[in-house]
Amino acid sequence: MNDVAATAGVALKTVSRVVNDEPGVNAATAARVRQAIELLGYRRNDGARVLRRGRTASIGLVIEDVADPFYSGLSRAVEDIALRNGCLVLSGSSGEDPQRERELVLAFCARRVDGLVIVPAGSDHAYLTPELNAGIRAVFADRPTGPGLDVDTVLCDNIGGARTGVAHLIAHGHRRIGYLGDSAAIFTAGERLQGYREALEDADLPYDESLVTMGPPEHDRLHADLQALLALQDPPTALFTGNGRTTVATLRALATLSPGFAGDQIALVGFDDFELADLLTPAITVIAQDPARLGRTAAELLFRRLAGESGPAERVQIPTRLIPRGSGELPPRG
Amino acid sequence: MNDVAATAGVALKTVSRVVNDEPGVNAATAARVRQAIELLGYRRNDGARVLRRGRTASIGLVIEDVADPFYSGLSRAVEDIALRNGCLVLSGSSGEDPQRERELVLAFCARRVDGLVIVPAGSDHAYLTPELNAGIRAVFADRPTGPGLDVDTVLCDNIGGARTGVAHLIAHGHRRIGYLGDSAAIFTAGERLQGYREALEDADLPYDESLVTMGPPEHDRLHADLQALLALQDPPTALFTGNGRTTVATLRALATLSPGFAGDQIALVGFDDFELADLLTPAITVIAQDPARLGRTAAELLFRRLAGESGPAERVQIPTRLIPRGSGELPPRG
DNA sequence: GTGAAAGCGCTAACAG
DNA sequence: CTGTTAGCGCTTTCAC
Repeated sequence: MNDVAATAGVALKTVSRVVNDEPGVNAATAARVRQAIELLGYRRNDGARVLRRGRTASIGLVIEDVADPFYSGLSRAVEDIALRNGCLVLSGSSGEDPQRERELVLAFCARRVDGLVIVPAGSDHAYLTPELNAGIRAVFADRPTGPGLDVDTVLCDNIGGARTGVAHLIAHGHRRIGYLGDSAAIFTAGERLQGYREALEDADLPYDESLVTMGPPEHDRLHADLQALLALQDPPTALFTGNGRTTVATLRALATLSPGFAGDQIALVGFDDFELADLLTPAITVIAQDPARLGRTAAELLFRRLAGESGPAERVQIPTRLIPRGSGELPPRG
Repeated sequence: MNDVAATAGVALKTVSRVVNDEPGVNAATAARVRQAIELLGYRRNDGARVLRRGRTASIGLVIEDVADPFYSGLSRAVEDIALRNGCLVLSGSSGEDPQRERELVLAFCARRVDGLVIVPAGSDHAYLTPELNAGIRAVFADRPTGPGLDVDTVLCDNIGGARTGVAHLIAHGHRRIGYLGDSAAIFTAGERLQGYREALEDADLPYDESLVTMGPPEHDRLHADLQALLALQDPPTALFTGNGRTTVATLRALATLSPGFAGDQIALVGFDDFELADLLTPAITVIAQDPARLGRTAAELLFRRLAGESGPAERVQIPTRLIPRGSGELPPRG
């Protein structure tokens, strides 16, 4: 900027004014400055600008895994809102590792992001307290923080959604319904199990632990659990899967199990919609949430806070929607 | 940092030494400083650090759309490599808009990222020249830059992959093969069309323009084009689709066309693998590329450059792989 | 071992 | 309309 000023024969501050489109610069002077800028290939150093002004015009986004379609949809929405607010986004995947989540968040804070959108992997966020006190705003998305922290949170209706899905199966005559969920440590997995239990209760059906399995959404684990489930004396006639990854892994496991257990024999409702669910045979009935809306809502809430909105921490709930496609309407068999 | 120094009763520089784990600080002093840091909830301001040191330890990633599974896979790989190199990543989706690509790239440069991984939307990157001269390193991924710029580039084998896929259909007896590609302006779409043509040539089959349609991978467009294709006097018995989104949209369009044209009647090979391709009926034969490997390769190349590796711009090609699953092995019908 | 001074590139607050 | 001065929070250089 010094060089530009020298080249244009003006003071530093005038260059600053031109660069920032501040009013009060003679058109001729401005033109001369612009010429010098062009000539020297000058670009403002936003890092220095930030240092001086206080706000970095950037936010941090920590999710579980960008490669998961659910989170990539959420990411895109956050990005769009950020861009619309003139903000850049630093993003990182925690891979469900609380330690890595912490490192990412703290690294973002050290860069003095204005705010954070966090899909927490862990449940202890005490490490955030000093950052929040330092004025960094945070919004939790998809999962809440553990106790002790009072921050804005955007969740979907996990319990209600699961309850609706399981009730749908019950309405179609099923009495033995398996629940295949993600690892029990994950908030949403627990909530959805809760919804499953409530639906059973509503219908005066017993809760049978042997019909419930939780764990990472990996093929081998689901294959084994499914095999055990189907080998029960009184096997389930329907399945409820707890999230997109689990649904897909379950479908694949069903396909590799003996053909007699193929996907069109057992009813299935999955939590989360996913690409091509409608083109499978049978098409998969799902409880859809809207990851883009989740991301948008969280980001908008964050920017409202950054714009100065005060008040107690908000807790927003995004509704879910049952999409019947075939797999969830299959009658009990056996 | 001043406050910490005052609290600990030492000079500013000593705090700096402790914070950065520099040697030459008395253990007792260091402990006192750390206590003060704890007490005040102090965090180093990396922005200021960057300003002084020159390197920001961050890179920028510009892709077409994080919500597209292909790019989200690439993103995740870039993220992982960056994190391993102690770097944060600023990311943004261009949405296939050259203007937005430019804005994102320049915004990242203004933040003085050390390097960039770019999936270009446009073909004119003259705007990058000053940045490159200023020392920012860039690697192009998935698509090359236009002429005039000499930067590292990582591409997949578009021509070879398409050629293999179309040859596969020809080997299965098809003589009339439709090509459904993304918009002609997109580099990969053109390359893959080229591969399609070469495969026809290899087999001494004529190139028939009426079998080729290109445009955005949207349902309505593909529905219309497909309808026209199938209404031809001598309709194709097989289709080659130019990327993942197009394949999925084509499948959906086929499903909504009259049942007589259902997906199990016409052979299909798609460029790009996608989740659940193996569970459809028939399962979809694809030319798979490896988005994670593409991202990893690009990021590694970038970090090698940042580590000081010099030499002429590299051009790396990632191979593709034919995965026969059923849809590409259907015999001609009609 | 520790500290004082200078300055990274910019903008805020005034002065002319 | 334009310029001067101070300082954002840190690291670098050199002196103690």
